[in-house]
Amino acid sequence: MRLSFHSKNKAVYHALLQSIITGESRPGERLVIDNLAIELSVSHIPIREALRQLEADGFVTIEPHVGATVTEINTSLVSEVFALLQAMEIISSRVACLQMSDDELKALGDLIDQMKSHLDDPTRWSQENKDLHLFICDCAKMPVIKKMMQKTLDHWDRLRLYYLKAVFADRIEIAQREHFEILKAFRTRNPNEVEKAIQRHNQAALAAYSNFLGMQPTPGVRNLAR
Amino acid sequence: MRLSFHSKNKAVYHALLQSIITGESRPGERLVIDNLAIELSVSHIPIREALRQLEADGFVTIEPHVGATVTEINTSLVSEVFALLQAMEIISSRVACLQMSDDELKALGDLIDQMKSHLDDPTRWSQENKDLHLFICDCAKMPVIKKMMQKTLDHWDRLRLYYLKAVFADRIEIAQREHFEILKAFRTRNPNEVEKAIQRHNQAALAAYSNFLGMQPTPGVRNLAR
DNA sequence: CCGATATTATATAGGATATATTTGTGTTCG
DNA sequence: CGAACACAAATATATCCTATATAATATCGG
Repeated sequence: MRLSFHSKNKAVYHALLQSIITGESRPGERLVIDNLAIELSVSHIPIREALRQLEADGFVTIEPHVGATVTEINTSLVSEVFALLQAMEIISSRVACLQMSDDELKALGDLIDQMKSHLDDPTRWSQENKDLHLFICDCAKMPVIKKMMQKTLDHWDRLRLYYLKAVFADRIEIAQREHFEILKAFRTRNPNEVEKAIQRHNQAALAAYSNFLGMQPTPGVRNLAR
Repeated sequence: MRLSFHSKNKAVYHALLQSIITGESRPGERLVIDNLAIELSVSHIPIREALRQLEADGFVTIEPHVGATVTEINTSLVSEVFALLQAMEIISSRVACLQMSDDELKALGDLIDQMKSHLDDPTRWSQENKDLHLFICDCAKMPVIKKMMQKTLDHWDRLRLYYLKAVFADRIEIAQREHFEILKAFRTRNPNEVEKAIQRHNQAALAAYSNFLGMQPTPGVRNLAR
């Protein structure tokens, strides 16, 4: 865990967040202010602020007068976070496909093209996948959803790295193809087509993940079927 | 603005949040740490932590080395927050209607019944409306979505009190009837029926709000049409 | 003698205060 | 008009004190 920003608050926040997402700090692990202060060579103030922010984001759980721990996770969160992401993707993409400029549409295609070069680098592909979704939020001019999506994608990353590392790597190639389908739908500038393409994409992903986890997809969290 | 909790951090957080939601603290208003510390009779420590939390929640905007301000709002946020809420309602309700016990279903009916007594008290009806949605998240056992919904409902409250106070009061009676329709759909335990009822409800609401604001609903943020 | 309850000890969170440094902004002066 | 400067406020540290939860220990009744 190292600092790299130049406000200590942000530095601590990102150091802790990264540590939690990657699993370096395990779920349930105690985060003792004094220890962190020593480890990161800052006073307890930036630590406390960062912990409060992380609590608001759901990555840390603070029990009053007891302390902070890394928020626990379980496989049922996979469905929840997945459903949330899908909802936000659909909302932003529906609006974006109608509102985005031709230049933005081209940029979207470029982003997806670039990802094709990183099919064997899950970390990088995943990062660019995030950038992709956030870019769509920009095109839709939906800053609130963008911010929320950013954090939800971080939650997703944590779950993915904890539970789904193997299956995710296997799915990248398929996901890449599905992204091209979504791009094609964007080019029609028809929100319903875009939604359908995203549904198909996520339907496939959730099926793969649920199968890997050996659990049924939560009933009601449907993707395509209606 | 008064404190009432028994940790100063929580007290400050809720005092500021309430002040922002109600509009007592206006959008763009500066939140100077020292002033707040004096006003609320606490040191700057709980203030800073609360501001960081509120920043994470999107109610406060902090510019590094400049300070915190109440996050600005505009009418386009209405569509965004509305779309988010609708998405979360649909997700949680689809799952809840399949998973909830008969007792919970009855409790849901009771909640809606109770609200009928407060059609003339928008503040109270609105609070119970929030409780209703959060209860559904409980039934669906979706804690992450619940937490997110809670905060999004707070954003909604702020927008509503700022832009939509009048039209909201007028809509309560209709909304109450629509809630009964949603309840009926829950009783069928058919997620698609529930989703349709929620779509109809929100379709009507968004139409009324957009009309009141004299703007077209954001294209793509559809409710029913597909 | 043993189990349940009361007490105490300890670690750590929560909070206050004083102080120093950094940064952005606005103002004054050349 | 631009640069130097002054000021306000955020950022950060250190130290001190209090409050609380948890665990260890002691006490008491059966």
